[in-house]
Amino acid sequence: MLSKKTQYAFKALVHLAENYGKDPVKISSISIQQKIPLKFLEHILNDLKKADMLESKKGKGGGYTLKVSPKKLNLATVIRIINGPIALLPCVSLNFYEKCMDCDEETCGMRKMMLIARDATLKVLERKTLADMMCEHHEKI
Amino acid sequence: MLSKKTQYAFKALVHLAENYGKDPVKISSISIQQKIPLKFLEHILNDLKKADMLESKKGKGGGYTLKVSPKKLNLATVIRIINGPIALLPCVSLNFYEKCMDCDEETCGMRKMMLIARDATLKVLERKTLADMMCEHHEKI
DNA sequence: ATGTTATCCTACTAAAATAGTAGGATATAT
DNA sequence: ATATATCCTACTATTTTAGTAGGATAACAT
Repeated sequence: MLSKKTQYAFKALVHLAENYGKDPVKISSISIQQKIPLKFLEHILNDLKKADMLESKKGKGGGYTLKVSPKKLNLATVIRIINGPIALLPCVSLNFYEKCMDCDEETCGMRKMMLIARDATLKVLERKTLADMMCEHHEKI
Repeated sequence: MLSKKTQYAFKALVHLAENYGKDPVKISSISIQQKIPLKFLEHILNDLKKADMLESKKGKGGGYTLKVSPKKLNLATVIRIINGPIALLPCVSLNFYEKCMDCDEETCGMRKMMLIARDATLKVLERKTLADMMCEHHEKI
């Protein structure tokens, strides 16, 4: 399951996606509109900024803006930054790989199955983007 | 990620699958051969028994046996018992559903994406079984 | 220059989940 | 009766999660 932090991150990102190309959005207004604890949101946006997804500006008229188009930001990237590994086992993780002590990775049946599961999940999460998460009334006729 | 407990559960189950149809297997011998802390393994096997996957027998000659064929035990079932929900959000979980406070489930884009991801993952985990996890040298020519 | 506004940074904390241990009760075979 | 093995309840240490608190820093306006 995704942590609450990750869910908040997605909400905030969708909010910023809806303001893509416009003026910066303040933490406080995201916090109020998306019902995310302000101080917690501060951390989240900072993490996303460090991961090069957001740009920020201090002082009056400042706030956060999405750095790339919502269509180019896939869900797997966000999850990895805020939530961590997507795979079900460390030994099948692409970005957070860790060897397991006992098993022979070539023959381990558990690993083999978890690899297939990972590929299936990733196929979705890497193809779908922030734009796919944006509500319908934004893609009006 | 799956908890260590879940990884232990899979190891133990594969071990029992290799002894399917034979005499009961003692906790202690699973513990030693699979390198799982004995007292922890006790809990795990008991959980699996309560979920009706295993049968147990006390006293000399006792131990655990797999109740159904390894081919009929799918991975999703095991994960749900020991690890919990497979879905990435409570609001898209089939077995551990919980409503989220804010969003309208009909239109929520985040939910929509997580539903697609869940289906992809589940397609694998519900089709693959313990038998698929068993090592190659057990399916000799 | 000096507020004002907003992000940035470090540290702290409470609660829950994870990964076990300990020790006795119970059932069964010999 | 005794040995063997599971069953059951309770406890504990560590890590992760979900935040809070408070000041430092940068940018803008007057």
